[in-house]
Amino acid sequence: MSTVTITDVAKHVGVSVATISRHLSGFTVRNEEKIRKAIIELNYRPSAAARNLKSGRTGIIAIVVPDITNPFFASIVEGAESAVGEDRMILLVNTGDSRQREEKALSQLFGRVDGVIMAPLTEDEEGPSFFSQFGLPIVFVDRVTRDGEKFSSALTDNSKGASVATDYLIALGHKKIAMISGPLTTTPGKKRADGFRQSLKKASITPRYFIESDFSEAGGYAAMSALLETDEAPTAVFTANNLMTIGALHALRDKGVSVPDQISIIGFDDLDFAELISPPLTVIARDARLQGAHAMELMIKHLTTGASTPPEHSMVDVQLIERGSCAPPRELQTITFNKVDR
Amino acid sequence: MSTVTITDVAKHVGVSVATISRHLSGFTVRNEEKIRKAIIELNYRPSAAARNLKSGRTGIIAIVVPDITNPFFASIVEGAESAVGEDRMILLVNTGDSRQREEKALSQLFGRVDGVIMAPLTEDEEGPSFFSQFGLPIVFVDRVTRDGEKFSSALTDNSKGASVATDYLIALGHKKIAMISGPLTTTPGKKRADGFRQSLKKASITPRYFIESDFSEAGGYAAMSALLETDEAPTAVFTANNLMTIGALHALRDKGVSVPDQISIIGFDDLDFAELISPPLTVIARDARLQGAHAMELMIKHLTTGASTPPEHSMVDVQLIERGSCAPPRELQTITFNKVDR
DNA sequence: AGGTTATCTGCAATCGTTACCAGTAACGAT
DNA sequence: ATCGTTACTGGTAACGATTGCAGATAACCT
Repeated sequence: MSTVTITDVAKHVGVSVATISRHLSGFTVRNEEKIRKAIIELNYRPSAAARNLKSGRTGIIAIVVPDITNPFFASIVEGAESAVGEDRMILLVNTGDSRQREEKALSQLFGRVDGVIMAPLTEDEEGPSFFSQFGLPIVFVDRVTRDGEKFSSALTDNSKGASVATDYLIALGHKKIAMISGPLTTTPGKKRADGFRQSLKKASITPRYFIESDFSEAGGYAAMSALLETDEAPTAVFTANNLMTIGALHALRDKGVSVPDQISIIGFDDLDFAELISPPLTVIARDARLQGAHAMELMIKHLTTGASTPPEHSMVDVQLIERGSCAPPRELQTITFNKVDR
Repeated sequence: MSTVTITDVAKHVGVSVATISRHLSGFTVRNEEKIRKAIIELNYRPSAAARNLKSGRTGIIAIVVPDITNPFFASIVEGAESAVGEDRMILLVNTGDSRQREEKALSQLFGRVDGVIMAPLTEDEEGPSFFSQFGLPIVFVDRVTRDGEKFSSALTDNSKGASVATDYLIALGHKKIAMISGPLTTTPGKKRADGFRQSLKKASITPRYFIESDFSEAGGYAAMSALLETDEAPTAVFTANNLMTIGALHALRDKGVSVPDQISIIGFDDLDFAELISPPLTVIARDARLQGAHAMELMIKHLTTGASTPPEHSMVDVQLIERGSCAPPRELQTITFNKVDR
């Protein structure tokens, strides 16, 4: 069995356990060479558990996301992972959009990790601040809670992104512009809706088509279907995230609506196959990997400088990527859609 | 501070710490009600570290994947997560296709987790068996190492999937069939190549177009580009995984090759936007979520029944999903592709 | 009532580290 | 020779839980 402890190493070398411990933590000791040899020879591995118990540190940072199969969150995780460094690891928690699981996770995480990077389900929860009462650092990524200012965060310029998208549609000449929005209880949901509304207002267009959906593919499908059923369907639509964009595209396809001839569509967040669909999809993109990396950097900074430092907020920029899914409207004729069952 | 320990609870109730501990581990004790109340009142949370140290268990299962941004692995993780149960958590390690990181991860994982579910980078590594020498259970998912039989595994019927794909192309009348393969050092890479070759052999077609690539989008792009450069280009191509399929489609698009008129394409693993690209992509699909769940179930079984039980192997089935990217070949005229720089 | 289980209890040792404390040796400065 | 400084060292008490042991109590049977 591999129960070789620090004591065994100490005995083998002929020094005290304290010396071995010191060597392990990077101090210079007298018999460096002999110790190093003994460790390899005995195949000694320090017990993480004992270390944690004594030092209070675990070397693990949790990252809590709603849905890991969403490529956006996968990229966030990858970015965080890339910035985690040599002697720390990532503990992933996938809450599956369930508030209950999120809360359970938070309580289970307690004591197992040095900090939590999280994308909270909604803004109106007090889990995180409750959590941080016990001295556990929190960094928000992509989303914050109501008291988000108190914690560091790595966000993106959501309202700007939404404005850019909307302005773009307006510039093309669209007036009947719809938004398939995410839940207004989430940061990106709210901010993107804000940006959309602001742009419309600036252009003196009264918002007529606004559907609050749920950031899911099914939600996007349903919303787009509903939009197509309206008497006077919109000529352009802005979908607030990648999954809903996919859903909306499915709906358009099923109803036989051609893009961008009959309807223009622009999505928030790029998709790695955006060029492959026809027409290639125009989107608002941002660097999710970078965002994840920022979150991790903020966490590590917090961890190393101590809890006293004030929270910091990073913001990654958004970018319009013009491809082919948007065009000027064809208001000339009234368009009727042929309705097809899915 | 939240340093309320088991001793505090014991004092508060007026019993010994042993009693509290037993209550916590599910035994029936006399003052159940009072203890429960005290725990809530004091907001006591058992120290994971102390527990680990004493019991040797951590309640954490690691899952090691090469690339979390690959939707397939994301689904694996999601499936595993869904089967993990109440009192265990998942520790995700993303090795980023680096052998070095994989090895480091394995050594860091030691002592921090109760078991490791992993998709090894290549078949010829001894990391896992070395790892399991120390009594840490390993379950393979999607891929195995050379000595894979010794461990439980949750795989898919790779060679069958490849055969089904190839047979399908053959049945459509194709003779010049290419495969863009994954690395033959990986389980899915090898098995899928095997299936492909077997089907060709059965149909007495000598394999002419076979490119070993790397399961990445860039690799798929390069491979498809190379294929299109050959004097007598294939009329159909089977891409061995989702990412390479995307890459190949990009290449086809860039060269202006029309699918399936000029070339048919079938991929291994479905993509959630497969219906959206034109033509909709025909694929070999499998339930990755289920596969991940199986892996977790095998791990939990191993953990609860003890190390004595023999390894088990689960296999999820594959399924051909016909959409529109395959058609009979147009051998009549010689096709020349117009070459376009990307 | 007496004996036999069955169930619960507290004591205390233990898990493998870390960090505090005091001690020692070496060395140059006074 | 004495002193202060520097640079290590070993002993040992924690950290906060779990668990084997033996004793106590209650429950059950004859």
